[in-house]
Amino acid sequence: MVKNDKVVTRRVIKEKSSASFSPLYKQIKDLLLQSLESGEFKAGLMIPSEQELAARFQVSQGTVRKAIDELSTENVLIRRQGKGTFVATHHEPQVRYRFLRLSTDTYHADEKRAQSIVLSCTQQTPTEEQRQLFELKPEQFVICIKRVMHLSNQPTVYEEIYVPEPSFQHLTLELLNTEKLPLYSLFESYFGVQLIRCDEKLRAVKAPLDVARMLNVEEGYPLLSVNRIAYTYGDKAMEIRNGLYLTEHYYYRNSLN
Amino acid sequence: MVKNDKVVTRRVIKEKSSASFSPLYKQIKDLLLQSLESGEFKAGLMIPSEQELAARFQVSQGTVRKAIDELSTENVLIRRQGKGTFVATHHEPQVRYRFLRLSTDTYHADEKRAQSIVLSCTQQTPTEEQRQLFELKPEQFVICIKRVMHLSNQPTVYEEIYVPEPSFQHLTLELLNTEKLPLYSLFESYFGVQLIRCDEKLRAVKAPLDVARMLNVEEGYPLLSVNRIAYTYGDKAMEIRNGLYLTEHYYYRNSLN
DNA sequence: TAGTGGTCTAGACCACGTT
DNA sequence: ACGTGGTCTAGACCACTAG
Repeated sequence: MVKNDKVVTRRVIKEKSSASFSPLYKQIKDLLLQSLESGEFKAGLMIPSEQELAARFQVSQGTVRKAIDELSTENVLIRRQGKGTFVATHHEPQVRYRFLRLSTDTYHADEKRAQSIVLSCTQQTPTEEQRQLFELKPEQFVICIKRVMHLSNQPTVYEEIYVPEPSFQHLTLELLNTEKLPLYSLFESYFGVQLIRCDEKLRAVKAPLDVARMLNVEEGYPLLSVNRIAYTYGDKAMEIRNGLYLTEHYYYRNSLN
Repeated sequence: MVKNDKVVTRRVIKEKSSASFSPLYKQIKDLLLQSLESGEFKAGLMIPSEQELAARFQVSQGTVRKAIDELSTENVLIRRQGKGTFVATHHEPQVRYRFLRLSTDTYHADEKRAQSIVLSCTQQTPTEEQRQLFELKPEQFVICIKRVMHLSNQPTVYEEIYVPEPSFQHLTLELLNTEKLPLYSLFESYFGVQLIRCDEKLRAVKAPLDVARMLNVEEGYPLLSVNRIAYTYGDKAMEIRNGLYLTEHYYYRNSLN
């Protein structure tokens, strides 16, 4: 079985009654996140067993367990009874398109029905907002991808995607056209960037003329505007995505509690 | 301290290795949900302590704890260290409007800035979809509420709300106009109906003429259509709400992971 | 059969809020 | 000082997967 198992000894602070007290399992969680961030634990592979981690960190299995529990509910790690605990990856069919919430009443916009056409991939000077979010230095750039996504052979989504150039060197139109992977899978494989969480802002807007033409609707037709900021480990923003969704046959589904 | 503390002894099945095995803590969770559904545990009040429940159900505190953990992450119960565990209520400011996801970049659409004007409250024959969702008998009705909600003194949301009449007898326009409570607080106080979860379907649509006038926009202006089904304990649908949001100054925010 | 995560226990002690 | 939830431990056993 392929797995992550480099042995590193770390020290855990067991002090109590300090000023700002952090429970042990939170410290373990942070250590695990560091291992993910540093690349010690690689996407798709198994991390050391709970017993092993308990021994490494000198805590009980229950404490490791609670740390993994949280990372598991955050979809950062995936537990598989009888097999082990694995680093979540965008390659698996179940999590592909997990951030695309377009559905019909009968099916989800999944891999089989989704097909994307990249229109352009250019290097640009970032806006002030982009520079701050990506923590870019004055002379650094962003890469902008424009594309149209077809669902059930209907043009349904137009997107403008921005990523920080320093983390995505050699991201080109050729690569995007060669690798017919979902974008987040490609980010993972080629750039080692794992997007694990995102915030979205939704509005209803009038279709601008150029987008209207691409989606086969008249100018001014209502589209769902989805502005997304996607984050990797450590709450670092790694992608800004402005999408316009045609919601005639699909809707954006959401569950609240 | 006011609390829920009627003593009821229940028997817990501790069998293992059965056909479809359900862990003890899941059984405890179901028992707690039954107590909530039956009204034994009342909204806003404290439930028995973990120790008490452990004794009642003849299991360890850890097992009760895990059951409460799940109900707590589902926002059904709320833990307060040093005080106790409480039944979530829509009366508290923190959870008021917790299902209304309209924000600006600076603030959330909270109580202080929200004001709703009820236009009508009528009894209607349900549609086939409504009849099925609410499990209504042929001769039973739904109540339909139409209202406009103002945010920051601007008409922003138009809603048509449907609830099953048998569970909401004597819900009248007078009551809605008298009690200036958020709707879900009113449902809780007057009808003992706790809405704890909902599913939403979002689309961008053209404003119909009548709604356009109410929201001070021209006919056909893009609005965010939000179709919600809200559920109480036991996944029973208790409300259908079709909203049209003007997203000029506010947006619908969402977090995915 | 061995190894993994999943459940359950009993007990100790800590942090927090109230009395 | 007391009662609540919160953390941590050590150990036992169960359920699932794979060789």
